[in-house]
Amino acid sequence: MTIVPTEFDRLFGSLNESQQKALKATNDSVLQIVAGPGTGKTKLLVSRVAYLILNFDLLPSSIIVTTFTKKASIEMKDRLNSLLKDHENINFKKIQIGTFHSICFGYLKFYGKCIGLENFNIADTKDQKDMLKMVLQKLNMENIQPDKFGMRTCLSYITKNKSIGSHPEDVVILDPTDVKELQCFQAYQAYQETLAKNGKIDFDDILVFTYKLLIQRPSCVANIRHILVDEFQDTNIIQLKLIFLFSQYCNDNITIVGDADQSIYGFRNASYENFSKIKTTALQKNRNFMQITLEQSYRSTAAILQISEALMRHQTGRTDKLLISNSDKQIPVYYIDHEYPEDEPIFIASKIDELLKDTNNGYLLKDFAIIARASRIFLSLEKELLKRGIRYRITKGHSFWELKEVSMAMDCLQIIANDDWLSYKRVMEWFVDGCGEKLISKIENIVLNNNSNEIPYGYVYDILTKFATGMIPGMGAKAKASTIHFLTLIKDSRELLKINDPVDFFFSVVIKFNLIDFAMKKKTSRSKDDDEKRDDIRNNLHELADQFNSYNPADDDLLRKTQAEIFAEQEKNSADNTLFNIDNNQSANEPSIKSSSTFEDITHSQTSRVSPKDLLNKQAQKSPKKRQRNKKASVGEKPQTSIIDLFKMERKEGSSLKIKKEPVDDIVNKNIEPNNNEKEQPVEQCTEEIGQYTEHITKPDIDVTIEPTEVESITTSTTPLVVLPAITLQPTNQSNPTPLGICAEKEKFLRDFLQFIQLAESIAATDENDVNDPNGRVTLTTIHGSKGLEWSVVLLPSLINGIIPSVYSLAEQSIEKKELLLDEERRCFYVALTRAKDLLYLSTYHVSRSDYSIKPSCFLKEIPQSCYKNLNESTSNQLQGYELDQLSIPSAAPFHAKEPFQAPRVPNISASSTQNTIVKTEVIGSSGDSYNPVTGAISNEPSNNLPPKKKKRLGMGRPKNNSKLIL
DNA sequence: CTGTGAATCTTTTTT
DNA sequence: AGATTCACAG
Repeated sequence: MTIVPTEFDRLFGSLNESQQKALKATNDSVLQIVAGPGTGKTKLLVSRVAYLILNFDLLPSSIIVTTFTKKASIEMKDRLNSLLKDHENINFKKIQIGTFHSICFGYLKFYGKCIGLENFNIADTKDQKDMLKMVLQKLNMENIQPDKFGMRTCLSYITKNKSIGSHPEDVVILDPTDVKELQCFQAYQAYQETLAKNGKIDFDDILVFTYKLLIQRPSCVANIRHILVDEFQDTNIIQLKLIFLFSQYCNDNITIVGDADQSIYGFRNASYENFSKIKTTALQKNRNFMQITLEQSYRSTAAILQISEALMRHQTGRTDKLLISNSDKQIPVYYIDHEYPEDEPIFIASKIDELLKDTNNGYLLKDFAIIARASRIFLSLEKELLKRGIRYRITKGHSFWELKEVSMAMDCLQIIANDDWLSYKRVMEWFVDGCGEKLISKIENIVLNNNSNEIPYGYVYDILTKFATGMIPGMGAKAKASTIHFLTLIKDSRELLKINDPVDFFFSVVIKFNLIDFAMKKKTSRSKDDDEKRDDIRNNLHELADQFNSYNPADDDLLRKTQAEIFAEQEKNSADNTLFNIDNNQSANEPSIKSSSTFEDITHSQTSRVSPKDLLNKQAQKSPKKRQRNKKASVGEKPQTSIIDLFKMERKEGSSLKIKKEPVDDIVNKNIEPNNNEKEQPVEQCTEEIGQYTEHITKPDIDVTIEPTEVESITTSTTPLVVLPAITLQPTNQSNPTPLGICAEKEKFLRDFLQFIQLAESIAATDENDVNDPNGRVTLTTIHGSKGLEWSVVLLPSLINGIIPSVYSLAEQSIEKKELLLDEERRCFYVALTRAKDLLYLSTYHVSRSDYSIKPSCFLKEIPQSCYKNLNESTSNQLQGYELDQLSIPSAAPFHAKEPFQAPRVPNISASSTQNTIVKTEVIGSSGDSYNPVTGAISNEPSNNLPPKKKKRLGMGRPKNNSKLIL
């Protein structure tokens, strides 16, 4: 079918020449569209999808579109909807549109069993940190301590490997002499095992496992005819691999859209080199490769395009780019340098006021954006905006889900729904009286050494019951009583879940677990009084209840539903029976092998390869016993056991329950009085019992035994955690993956909700304010948060060294690395500049002190003065930037400086701060705080005994209390 | 061992 | 605003 010309014109007529060229490119090609800021890439992408369907007769279900954020995917769906609304025969809802992560997650949910992944949950950042910390404590390595620094290096090592698709068994050690790297690797192994134990995969794993799935069972994507990728410059290597894997059945029909200049996610291992890699790969595979550049900008004025291009000319190895503005507005870009940091918010706020009053241009609040490199800049701006009553919103304030009371409640739900050990750990710490660090690790030792691949549902509850009843010794009387209470609540809640509706259930959990009081204890902030804190907590819990209540699997999870339908349909017709029948000798006739091997060449081409296993063994030789353990754990040639291997083994063994369950289940049910259990057992008996018990559960009829003593001494430095051979705790019952059995409907609702939340970004940045604010609000956002958006007026505050470019890039020792980092900072700057349609204000300040000085960003020096109008001109000073090499680089941690920095001209705040009104406060540094604008460090001077300040958190659309119960 | 409160430190960017 | 650390009490 071809589209009739009139219809073509109606749908696509408004596209310009190069857009049409891209639109009409053959389906059978790798098409790369280079789309600078404001060149209408979303429009083109949406059109291209429609064109593929209409012109090449592609089924909607055969198309995948990946976007960078969930928000972008919603927008794309909307636009497709309105573009195709007259084509009722086309069910565009069948198109898989979503972020890489959410699309891949859908594949894993449905096809996960093909690689042995079943009933997995996503580990959030809290889970990740907890696990990594535990792992590092156990490994007790010299170079990687379980502190923040060690965690950070380790986590970035892990993410880095996962971003190229390397699980521990695939890792290539780059520098065998680098002890730190080796230790990171060990931690990675142990971390990955812990994840598997807890039945979790982390965010990065979603991609890695999908990668493995698509290699092992390529027929999953047999129906795919085209994949389109938005924001290609922010994809990483595993995503590039996935792009080719998704399109392996259709000769790599790929459309990618992006702009290397806007690649600002390098810290997340995004690689804009993917632009050249995709080209090389396409050519290697003898595919059609086409590149089209869009040059017409529909967003910014010529001045804005000019200044941003001038900046980017300083980028290393970049080809010049010319964007043509279609705006006829002759407005310059403005630059102003302030004498003091506190002048800046005043300038910005009054500029906004001024522009609002000028009715000629008709700007509304929503046309303004203040875009900063780091979110901490907003602190001072917020104060000034509040003072003047300028309504604003912060697009990504501290995530709702990270609030204490919210995460505490979520943990409770995780326990109730999934018996999740990581959540137990966190909740017991605050809920169970007499339960601290030591007791938890005692329990964890038993929980994790259950000799199974995974902690089965109900197992933790069981173990706790045994502890609480003294069947497993080691728990003090107070803790026992409290644990019993705790377990009873869980049990009751699980009952309630079955019969109550979601909100009732939720509030009963809040009440049962006394969440509000416990959350109160956790709020250490001095800036609010108790009533206020309690209000906040209540409001946030109500908000959570609303989220819970309004969660509608069918609507919210449209993608998931769509995918399930597509996949089910496909499997019905498929000749590939491997879904339930896993064969390790995977059929070699699939195209995957070729494509993936092509890729290996690209991804790790350099460096000598040393197998980490060899290195480990070399180390382990020092200790024969450890080595033996290591050896026993590995199977034949397979190196370390991965989650996949574990699952495979589980399947092969297919054995049944190996643990004799004690009939203690009922003990708690009978509601034992806590007092009955207070008799402590003599110490000797205890240790003996630990031995017996451990032996009891760890010594079923398999050939590896772990003596209790060994269990406790896993802390040796060179060995990875004990790799246990696989046995199955529960007979795998394919037809009923929900271990909860009867009445699973409501439990499923809760589980789905929890999973949905983990994939959802921060609470949808509530655009619902439209009703209250017909003019909208001023937007405060980070550069990263501003991606893909545009505003008429953009103000860029604090363009100073240490903020942009950030201290982290300036402090980098290695020259090459530093250059890379600075390039990325420059791209950040570029993204910020190109968000503006009409008016763009650049603002800096400078501070000179003996120990450090703050100067305008070195990037400003790169821009010719002719590119902007300097509002300081009258003050004669040449204030536009400094040579990079002249910089005094602020030390990474100037807050260690003996004398805290006193912002000049600090006015003493009047002692009349009252509780209920928003007081006229001076900006930063008021109330005697000393503030370092680069690091954001603030130190509170004891100052005059002011009453605690009230700070209303506006901006984030917080809850309306729809919920029924009043707490 | 655990619980508590005070003091101190942190804060680039996020799917 | 929360996490972490320390000292001290039970």
